[in-house]
Amino acid sequence: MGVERVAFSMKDQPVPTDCCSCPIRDRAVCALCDGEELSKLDAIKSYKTYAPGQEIVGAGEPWPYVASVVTGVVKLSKTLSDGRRQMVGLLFASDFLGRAANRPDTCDAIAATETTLCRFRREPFEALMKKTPHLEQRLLQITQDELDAARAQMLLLGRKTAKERVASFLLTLLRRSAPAAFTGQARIATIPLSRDDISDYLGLTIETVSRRMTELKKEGLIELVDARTFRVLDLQALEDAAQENYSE
Amino acid sequence: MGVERVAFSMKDQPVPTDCCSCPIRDRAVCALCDGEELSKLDAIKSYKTYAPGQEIVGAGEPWPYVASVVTGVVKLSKTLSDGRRQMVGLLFASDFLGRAANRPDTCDAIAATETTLCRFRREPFEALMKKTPHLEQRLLQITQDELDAARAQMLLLGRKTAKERVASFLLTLLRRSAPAAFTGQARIATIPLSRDDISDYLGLTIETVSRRMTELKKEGLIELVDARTFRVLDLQALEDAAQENYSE
DNA sequence: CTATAGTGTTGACTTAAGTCAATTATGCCG
DNA sequence: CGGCATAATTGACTTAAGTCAACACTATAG
Repeated sequence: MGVERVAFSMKDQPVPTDCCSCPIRDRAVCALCDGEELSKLDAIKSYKTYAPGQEIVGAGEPWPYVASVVTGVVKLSKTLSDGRRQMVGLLFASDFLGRAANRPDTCDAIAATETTLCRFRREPFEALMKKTPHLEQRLLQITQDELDAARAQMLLLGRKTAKERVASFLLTLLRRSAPAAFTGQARIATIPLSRDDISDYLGLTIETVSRRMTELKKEGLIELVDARTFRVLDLQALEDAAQENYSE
Repeated sequence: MGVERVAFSMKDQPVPTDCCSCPIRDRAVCALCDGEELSKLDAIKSYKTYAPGQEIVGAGEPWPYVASVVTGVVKLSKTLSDGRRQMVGLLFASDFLGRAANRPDTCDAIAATETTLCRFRREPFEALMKKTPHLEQRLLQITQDELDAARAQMLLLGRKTAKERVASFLLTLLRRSAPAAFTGQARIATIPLSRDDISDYLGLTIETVSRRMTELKKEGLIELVDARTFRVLDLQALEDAAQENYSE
């Protein structure tokens, strides 16, 4: 019931967030901006909240914005003409959505959970970027981080087994959606995606995701509190299962 | 013999290229720079040529440079602890190598063919970037293009069949290493990678690459002049086979 | 307290790609 | 020119993941 109430209020109010109290102020595209720069951004921004499953922008469609994810999770996916889908990005709070250049993005962006974006109108944003090195510097960092993540995912998609992919995915969630839990004792996180979405993300089928998840559970590496919540029982073993020991 | 002579001279001379006659002047990281900016870059640059198979920088190693590829092809790959390898990037002339931020790259970079880099010392390059918006703007564009390419490759690795991957790869070569051939009648290109490298790139095995290549040949879509050279006989059919009809 | 629809899990079987092994080019160097 | 090493192809068989189908949760509505 508490959850319902929060969801309700987020959906109906236009999110009265100002930059000072913004939860992503220190990591978003505006992270390096000073007060003056921030007020220029403020003039071209608007918040918008999307329901789970709601399309933010379709592949190839023009979109007159770029945006930061304030809360929620956004899926970026590509689709082949016969319907095969592959998620090519998963955006969490502070991640950036939309190309600065006017080239249309060939992915569609869909809200996975209820999501609030801080949108900037594209044209003035691009103009502002030319005059504001802080903005461009930060966007470059963010884009390079995205590229690193994309390359890690290429290794996963090209070479990891189904079990390794599922284990890697759970570790990603722990790191990205519950950073505190990763080092702390809790090691519990919610899964913001359906099994269908997870299979799109991992290049697998629903059935295989389900089977390998059950396997990790039976082996005692994780516990499934419910279908959308997991707890890590043996972090070291999960990292081993994911082939994410960077200890060569 | 002509080829040998050229290779010889490239290997032994320090490549007396100046920016004015540089073949990648209009597309590399320096593309937007004016004469003054170019001369500042000139002060911190050096050319270096690598032999095929030579390591440029290993995963995790520090490298005091960033660089543009002037000629040749560079492989970026990741390796799991048990030896499984996945190529996560293939750099052609004008592509950029190295992160501007000091974060160590977790890929190794290896010259696929004889390759000449235009290297900039990292520290002064970064300092220069802060004072030269042109440089940062262009690097952002390049990084975004890399990200687009990485995402297209994620679709390939996650969802395409072996045959589709091979067809896509040949089309990529046609576009990137012989742009003229793509629109013109020639439609012939050399494959700058061994079968082993191709399988690393496509997330397949050598044997599967070989079999699907033979299949495309038997179906009359391509002709293999030799193992490293192919000609496209039916471009439309090859694009269909690659699932690269963007004609929704 | 059932129905019902959606989501997730499990089982039986198929298949595309991987593995292992043999064979055939392709160079390369004396 | 011929033998040797490497690279590429082809063949026979195995396996991990996909497919199709049944079943089991969960949650909301009547």
